[in-house]
Amino acid sequence: MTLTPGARRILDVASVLFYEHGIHAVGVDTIAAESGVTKRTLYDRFGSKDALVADYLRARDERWRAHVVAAVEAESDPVRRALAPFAALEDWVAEGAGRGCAFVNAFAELDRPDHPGRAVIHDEKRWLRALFATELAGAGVADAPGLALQLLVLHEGALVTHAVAAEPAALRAAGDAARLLVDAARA
Amino acid sequence: MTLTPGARRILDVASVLFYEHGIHAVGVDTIAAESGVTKRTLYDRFGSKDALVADYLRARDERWRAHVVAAVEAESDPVRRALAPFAALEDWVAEGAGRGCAFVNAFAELDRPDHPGRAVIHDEKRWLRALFATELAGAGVADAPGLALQLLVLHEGALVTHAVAAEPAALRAAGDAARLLVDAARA
DNA sequence: CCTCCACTACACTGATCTGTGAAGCCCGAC
DNA sequence: GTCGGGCTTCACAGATCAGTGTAGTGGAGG
Repeated sequence: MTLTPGARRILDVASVLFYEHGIHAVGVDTIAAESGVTKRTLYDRFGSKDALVADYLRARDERWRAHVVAAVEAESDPVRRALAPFAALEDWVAEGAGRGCAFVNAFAELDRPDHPGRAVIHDEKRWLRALFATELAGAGVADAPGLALQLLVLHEGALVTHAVAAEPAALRAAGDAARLLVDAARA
Repeated sequence: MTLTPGARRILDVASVLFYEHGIHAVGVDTIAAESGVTKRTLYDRFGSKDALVADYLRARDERWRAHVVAAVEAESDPVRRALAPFAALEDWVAEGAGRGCAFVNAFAELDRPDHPGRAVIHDEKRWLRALFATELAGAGVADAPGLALQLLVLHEGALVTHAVAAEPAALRAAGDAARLLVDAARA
């Protein structure tokens, strides 16, 4: 899994360009040129654009999960742990996620269900829902899976609304709503 | 605003193809061929692909607003009116919106802020939030604009989660959460 | 009859797309 | 000193991209 220096640069450049401009809008020639690498190297390392796209999503997924897990682990109070992903979202956006959720955006562009990136997208959402469910169960919520789905909906909506509606207050609003739902479920 | 027969067909075909496969993935040649029209006609009627994309979004926006307004007007109870867009979402999805929110998807592909479609997308989200705010105020909610933003987040999240996470229960979960938030705000 | 217009036919531009083939260079490891 | 691998160079394939120019057809309305 260790990438060669060239492959590392390609993946880094591709990640920025895919996220910022969309997948179809960025050609492999651009990625290669911007990485200071020939197109030959790109294909020798990744095999195809589709595979590179999947690797882009995998790499972003890894970073995102680490970010969320760190935010959860930093809390000890069960309720605060369950709501930590909403706090994590605020840092994440502040660090440059102004174009919304990369996975939602990729889903919009990858219409073929068998595209290698689709599985990564699907897994990312399932993972977050499962994390919510685990933490909610730990917080003594009765229907943890059901509430987890509601928190996932709020979470997705927060990032999307923040970007698409250009509404910075969406993140805080989602976090507040999530807290109210959790409190109601524990009462 | 009345379209010629050819233009009508082009717009109908483009709407399906753009929504189902994405904007960049569908070429004008395909749209023209599928409409049983020459590319010349397409350009004579719409001027450019960007303009056609904007018209696609405008047309979908119109249908969507009419659908939501009908759902709201069908209710008399103030709370049910405010929550009507969530019910409307279920019909909408059942009628074939399996690829998520067309506006969110388009946002993912249109990276240029000056693209003519971007204004349509932005307006659609602002409109729905304003509708929520109006109905919530009518239902006697104190901070109607604030709660309207939360309902918008739930609404966006519902459609996205339904499609991206392949989770049909997301719609109902969002509606339930919305009702709980509204009830809490009226207590 | 004549004019307008929606539309066809079709050839073409120039750019860009993903992906490949063949040759060779440099450097570290064995 | 030889071998492998990370990488370059560059030419090229074949398709598809958005968009245009020119000429002509057929029908509806004045």
